[in-house]
Amino acid sequence: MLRFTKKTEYALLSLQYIANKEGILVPAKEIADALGLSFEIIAKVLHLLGKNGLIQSIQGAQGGYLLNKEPQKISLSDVITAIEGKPSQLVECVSGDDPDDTNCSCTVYSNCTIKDPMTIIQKKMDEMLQSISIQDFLHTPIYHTLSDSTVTIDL
Amino acid sequence: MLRFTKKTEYALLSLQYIANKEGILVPAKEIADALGLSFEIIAKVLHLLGKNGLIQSIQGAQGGYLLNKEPQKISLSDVITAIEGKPSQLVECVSGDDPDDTNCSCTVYSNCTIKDPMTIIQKKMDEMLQSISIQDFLHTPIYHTLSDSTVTIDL
DNA sequence: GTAATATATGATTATAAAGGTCTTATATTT
DNA sequence: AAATATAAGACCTTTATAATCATATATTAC
Repeated sequence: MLRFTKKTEYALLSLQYIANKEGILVPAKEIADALGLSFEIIAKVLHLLGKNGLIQSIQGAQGGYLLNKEPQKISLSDVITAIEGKPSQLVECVSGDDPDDTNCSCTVYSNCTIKDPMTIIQKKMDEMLQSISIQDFLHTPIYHTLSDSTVTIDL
Repeated sequence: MLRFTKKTEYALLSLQYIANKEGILVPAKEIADALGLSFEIIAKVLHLLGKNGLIQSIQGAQGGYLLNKEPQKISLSDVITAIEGKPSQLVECVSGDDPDDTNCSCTVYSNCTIKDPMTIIQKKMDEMLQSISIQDFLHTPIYHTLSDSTVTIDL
């Protein structure tokens, strides 16, 4: 509950990795190896990011991925929406596409009694997620070491 | 993902209901009926809230629950911690009790490269959850009608 | 043109979390 | 003692998450 999914975590790690390569094409396998994760799962995450315009994919030999926008223009909210297929929703009835509160917890009354405060909380949450960008994930001390290292990983 | 659990929703609805009764003892059954939910699930939620000091339980005939603190002193963060058994955690490695990043997504490097930014995001999140209280769930237009109604519900 | 490299995508499976019910025990009042 | 109410754990079902497997498609290099 109130937890990022692993896919979102992998997306952030991947975007951080790609961003630190600054324009160099990065293949999915390189990212997977660098993070110690399976190629398949990283490929799937990258595909979703590409499909939603956050990164650009170049197919074929010597292909790979690169950022499609500047790091500060890719928000955490963008990443979540790309990976999950829809924006974050703290409760069902806040979606907006549920005018009759059909999905509300309270099933007796026609109107949900926590919808209004929930909408406010959701808005605060959205603002926070939009205020954070991939830029905020760069230049952490440890990462500089990593981005200077070669693709070869010692296991 | 990034969603409140149903139990948390039920807890907020219950606390809102109890708060609006202002000091009158409210049995679990009344709340369950009012919300159209099963007695068992509401009883379980109320028990957790009581165990964690957010509400007070009076056993026996004519017993029930009442708030243990003023509505503005019960934060959303308190409710989540009471229901889930621990505070909200966006990612595993932010918990603090994982110094070696054992639970991090990135399994190769000894230190997680997104731990620092994640810790900042977690902190922002915590601040938000602490800034919201049960008071913010009171006095919504629809609720006034409900709190004046009797326990008898027409189904 | 063919082989190699790389992404694209759906199907499948396993595991974990969430949600809910059932049952029994305990406490208090009338 | 009966009625009312909470306390608490065991159990089951459903849903979401996580990961793998398999195959198709695209592009480059030779």
